[in-house]
Amino acid sequence: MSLRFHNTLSRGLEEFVPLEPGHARMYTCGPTVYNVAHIGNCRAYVFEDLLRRWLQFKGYRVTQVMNLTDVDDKTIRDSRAAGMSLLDFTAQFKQAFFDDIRALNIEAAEYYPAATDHIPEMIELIKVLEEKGVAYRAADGSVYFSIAKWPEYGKLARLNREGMRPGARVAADEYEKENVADFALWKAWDEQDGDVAWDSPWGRGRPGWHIECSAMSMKYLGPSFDIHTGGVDNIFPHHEDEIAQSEAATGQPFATYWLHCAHLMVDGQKMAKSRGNFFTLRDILERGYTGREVRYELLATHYRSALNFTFSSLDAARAALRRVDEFTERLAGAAGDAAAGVLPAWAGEAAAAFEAGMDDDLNISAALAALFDCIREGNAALDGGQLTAEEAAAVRDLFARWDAALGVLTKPAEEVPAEVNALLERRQAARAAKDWAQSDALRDEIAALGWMVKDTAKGPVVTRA
RNA sequence: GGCGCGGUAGCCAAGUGGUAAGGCGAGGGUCUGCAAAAUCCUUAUACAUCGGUUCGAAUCCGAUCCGCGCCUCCA
Repeated sequence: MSLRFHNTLSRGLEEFVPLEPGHARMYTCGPTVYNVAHIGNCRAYVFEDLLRRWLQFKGYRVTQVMNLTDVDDKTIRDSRAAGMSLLDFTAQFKQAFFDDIRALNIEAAEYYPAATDHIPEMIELIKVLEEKGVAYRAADGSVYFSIAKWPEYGKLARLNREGMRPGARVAADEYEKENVADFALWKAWDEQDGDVAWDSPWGRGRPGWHIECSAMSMKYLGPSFDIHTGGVDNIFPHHEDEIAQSEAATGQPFATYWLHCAHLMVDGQKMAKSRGNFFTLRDILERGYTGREVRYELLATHYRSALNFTFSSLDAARAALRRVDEFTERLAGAAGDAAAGVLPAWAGEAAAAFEAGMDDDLNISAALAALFDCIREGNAALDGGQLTAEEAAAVRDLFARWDAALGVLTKPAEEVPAEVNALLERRQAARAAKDWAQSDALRDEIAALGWMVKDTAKGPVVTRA
């Protein structure tokens, strides 16, 4: 079956056909580096990573661009409050962002352009828009995009202007705009900007929020590319504005497919910095959960469904991963050094179901169902001694292929402290002597160090509790 | 007010016309010196409500109730 995605432009499923055969080009809206990302932000990055990995699974070469927004109202406001330069202030959160995506096993994109490194490109783009007559300069020196000159405005968000409530959110300093929905391409310097300003044909100032994504996507992906993603809250105004200014400037279609992921919720409400109801990845890690467990939790719900975050669901994620780990370890033991043979029928069926599920707009639930079916069948076969080493190796390789797409099946290696190993050896000696009291006491000591002993046919194994 | 999404067993969650995947939890068996872990099996008459279309509806249509999101900070 063909690969299909839900396109926000059409609100329906469409077969994925890249502009350039065999090559998928995608632009994924990245973080505004004024703070540490919360796990709602992380959900978007995990979704984009799954998309990227699935495209690769399907054989596409992927070129992904993720921008770093390091100049906007909030970065300026907070850097000044911190008494730091914009560059120094945002650098620490860029670092935090890369730490987070590493903890979540997110593959690196090909490009991570920062807005402040692309001011000339943005200025050039705004000049083009001005020449084409869709931008105008306001009295204060700011430059705005005129939606009145762009009839297609609203095609992504499908907003009708009559129903729009012009309201409190229209800032007082934007009264120069011809239309309330016009958006800034270039913002003239004002006092609150401090020393953050660049020279431009329109005087000192800084770029508007949306222009960076247009300028940087064009630079790294060309005027037209395949996939643009972000959270649903970016549909309007951010992505709508990107389309308007990009297509007005180039006269060519911008992105073919628009994929948006739904929000992460807490207690039934959207997780957002402005609401103060957020957890950062660090918060979760400090509670003893691993990045892998968080990744599973964020991954296991379809990207277009709201995901209500709870710690009990993280516990469920941990239990599910334990089942995966137990199986892959059994499998490795059964496979030994054997070369991969033919997949057993049940594994072949699971492989087909997994791929069909993922091809259907990344239906992760169907894919995971196939995976767990495979685990159940595989365990039963292992219990019955019905799995040859060659078959076990083939199933092991299947899991490796799946994990290239999921990035969550491989258990990170655990370093067992020498102290624990020493206790384990003494316990084995006690067990050999059938000194159960001593054996149990040693098990308690190991448990006190945070490790769990499991006696298997091949000897004891310890895992972190 | 405009636009849109969703309500499936104890919890999470697939499934867009033919009588309901999967995960967690729970119960039982196996394994074990005992455990733990694991594994196998079982589990529950689960499709918000009311109408309609149809031989047949979780699935299509209408209405209602409830929850959530967007409407220029937002992933």
